[in-house]
Amino acid sequence: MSLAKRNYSRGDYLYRSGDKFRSLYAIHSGSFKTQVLHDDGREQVTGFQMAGEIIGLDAISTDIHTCEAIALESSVICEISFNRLEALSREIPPLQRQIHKLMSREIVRDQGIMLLLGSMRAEERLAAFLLNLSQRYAARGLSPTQFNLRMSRQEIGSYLGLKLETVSRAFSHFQEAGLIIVKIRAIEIIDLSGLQACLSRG
Amino acid sequence: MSLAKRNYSRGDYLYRSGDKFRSLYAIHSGSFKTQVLHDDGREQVTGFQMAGEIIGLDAISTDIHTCEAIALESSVICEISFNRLEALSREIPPLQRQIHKLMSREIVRDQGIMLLLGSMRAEERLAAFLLNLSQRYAARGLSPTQFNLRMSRQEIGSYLGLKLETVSRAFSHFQEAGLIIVKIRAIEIIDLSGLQACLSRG
DNA sequence: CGCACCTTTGACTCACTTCAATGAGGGTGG
DNA sequence: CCACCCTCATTGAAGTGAGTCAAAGGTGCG
Repeated sequence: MSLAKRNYSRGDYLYRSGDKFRSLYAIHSGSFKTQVLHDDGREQVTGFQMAGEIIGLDAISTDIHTCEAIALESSVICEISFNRLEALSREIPPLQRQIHKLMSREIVRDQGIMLLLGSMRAEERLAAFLLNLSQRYAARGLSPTQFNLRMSRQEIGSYLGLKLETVSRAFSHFQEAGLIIVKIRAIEIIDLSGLQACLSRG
Repeated sequence: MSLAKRNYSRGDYLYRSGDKFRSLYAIHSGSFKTQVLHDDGREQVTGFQMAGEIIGLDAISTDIHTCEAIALESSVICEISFNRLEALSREIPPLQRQIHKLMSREIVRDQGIMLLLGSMRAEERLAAFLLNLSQRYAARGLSPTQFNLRMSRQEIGSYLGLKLETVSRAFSHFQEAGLIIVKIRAIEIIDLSGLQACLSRG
């Protein structure tokens, strides 16, 4: 299994829309955003990925990448040859199952975003976003209540289907309500259950 | 490979959110909608599936279905044991690749919906929806310009992140513009390229 | 130190939602 | 076979949440 490591700096493309599919990419450290492009130049961020997550699954379908992945900070990537992974998984059934689970998890994640984009209001979306980040930091042994955002308001807005001003206002409003403390990209969640209540209340 | 066929009537559940994962389901004839549920009862339609498509991929992730699938009309389903499919795919590499492509295609489809929900206006969304249906009917040897919708305005709205009234108004507007003829659920596309232009124009 | 970029905030606008009323089909039972 | 009812679709009018436009304030990088 090829496990070459490579470094990427903020703004570097891991792959672009239209690139030939070569490998999957495991994020060893750092973080990325993935986005799809519309004909007229509009772009939609489809996800923010952090250490331990695997990207590039979109390209298996047609052997061409349909989205692009860009580093949000200095990052290290392990490249995984998909052909060799497939071959290996034929010999190791648990690995095969893991690959299937990985892809299925991505499908479930996407469904959650559709729910968010299709039926939540602005502040619910941002609350869901913050809670998701919180969980993922916690899963990595980091603080679930204090972290630095790796992405701009504009990128958050694109991901959540909102304009950057709306994201900024929602942050301010959460802060006024005593739910969080925002210092530009530094976030502290003061009232986790309050944020969760934001979600269910509608 | 278990390939038991079973009939479903309009409104029947193929599976519900929370159901144990048993099989994948190939739609032999008819059509389904899949939807995810939010705590507070809101629901988001995540897709409309027709003959030849496979549903249930979401459940591989956790062995529990995360969405529900409901028949939109009388339909016939082939149940596919996933364990047997996995075993078989270890012996038949092209089958393995097909399964991966299938799951990847679902991920790409979901990305397209995120783009739609996150950055298109109401009429663009409906145009994209109609063009997508048109392509899929064409791929099945049916007319790409004349077909009957299997779903209600409310269901289309949920899928597109719009209220049913907005969907209805967009249909009426397309008709006034000479792009389509709508008779409740019967659609005739008069000006395919006009609809396509709707998309790129913004 | 200075420039470029990001963020915040306010005022105004608008696309979509909400509320409400009317109308068209389709199925069922008298 | 027709009348009734129920559901779904259309349309109008009024309301609102988020977008747009604009300006000012912060940050951090080179």
